[in-house]
Amino acid sequence: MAKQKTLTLSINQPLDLGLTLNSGQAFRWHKKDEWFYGTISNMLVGIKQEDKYISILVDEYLPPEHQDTVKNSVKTYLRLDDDLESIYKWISTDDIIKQAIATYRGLRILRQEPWECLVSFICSANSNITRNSSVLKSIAREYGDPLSLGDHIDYTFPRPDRLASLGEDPLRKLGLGFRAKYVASASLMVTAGDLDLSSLMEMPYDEAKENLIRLPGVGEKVADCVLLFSLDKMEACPIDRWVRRAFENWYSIEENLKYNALRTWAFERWGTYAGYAQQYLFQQIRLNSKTYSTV
DNA sequence: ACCATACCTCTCTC
DNA sequence: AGAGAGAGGTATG
Repeated sequence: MAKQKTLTLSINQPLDLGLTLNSGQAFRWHKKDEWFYGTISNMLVGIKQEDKYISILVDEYLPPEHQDTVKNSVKTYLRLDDDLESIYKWISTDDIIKQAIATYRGLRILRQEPWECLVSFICSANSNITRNSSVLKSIAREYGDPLSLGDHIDYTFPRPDRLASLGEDPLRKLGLGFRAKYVASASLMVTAGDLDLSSLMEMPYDEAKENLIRLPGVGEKVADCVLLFSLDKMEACPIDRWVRRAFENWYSIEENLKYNALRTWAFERWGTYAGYAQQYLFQQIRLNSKTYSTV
């Protein structure tokens, strides 16, 4: 078993690592003995939150000159460049959201790798977090490249051309159901260059979204997830059943409004940080209803 | 342009 | 225990 060493990354930002990695943004993190294991920039790392810093577990033989690269990758992934206190002030428009912020302080939006993020949310359609998590782990286990860290094994997420070469059936066997054909076909389009994911980061929100929606299995909601969780579009505000319910129950928003009416409402209220507001409300209403059902 | 319905099948619940 | 409902939506008619 290969040895490991620990890097230290100091933080001066609110952070609740466990909450952030389990908030339904990313689906492949695995917790073991206080460490969260997963891949960042195609590298397997362990991450653990200490008091004022983050410990990062890496291979013992990681060259010293790469240590800063790893730290920066983690920093980028956790969006430690976001000034959360300012964002809190910005979105604290009412008592509802103030309470959500107080309860889930340190919940951050992630900056994920766009391709995996895209597939993750195509697969999330009419599914649930538990199931989606198992589907994405299966895709990586079957078709990604193995990585090891100590006695830990994980996998890179397969690139578009790899998934494109599979076709629909192998994906169905992994439990994707009707989403298999969307992933297969989106993979083909990305491989063919019909959509250049890396170019979306520089486009304005609307333009990037139009481009994403051209892919099969990508509608308004999935596009907004990809824009928010991987493409730096913090005004993207994915509205799923939960967030819709939160708007209706807590903000007296009329029922059955169309997606874009809700999104416009959210943007008028929270502006360029609507995505952050959405994440806190999502967390609040999802965990609230969980407690109700178990009582 | 809108609106209802089907879609795979896994998970959780009663 | 085993069936039944519901699941972070999208495509289609």
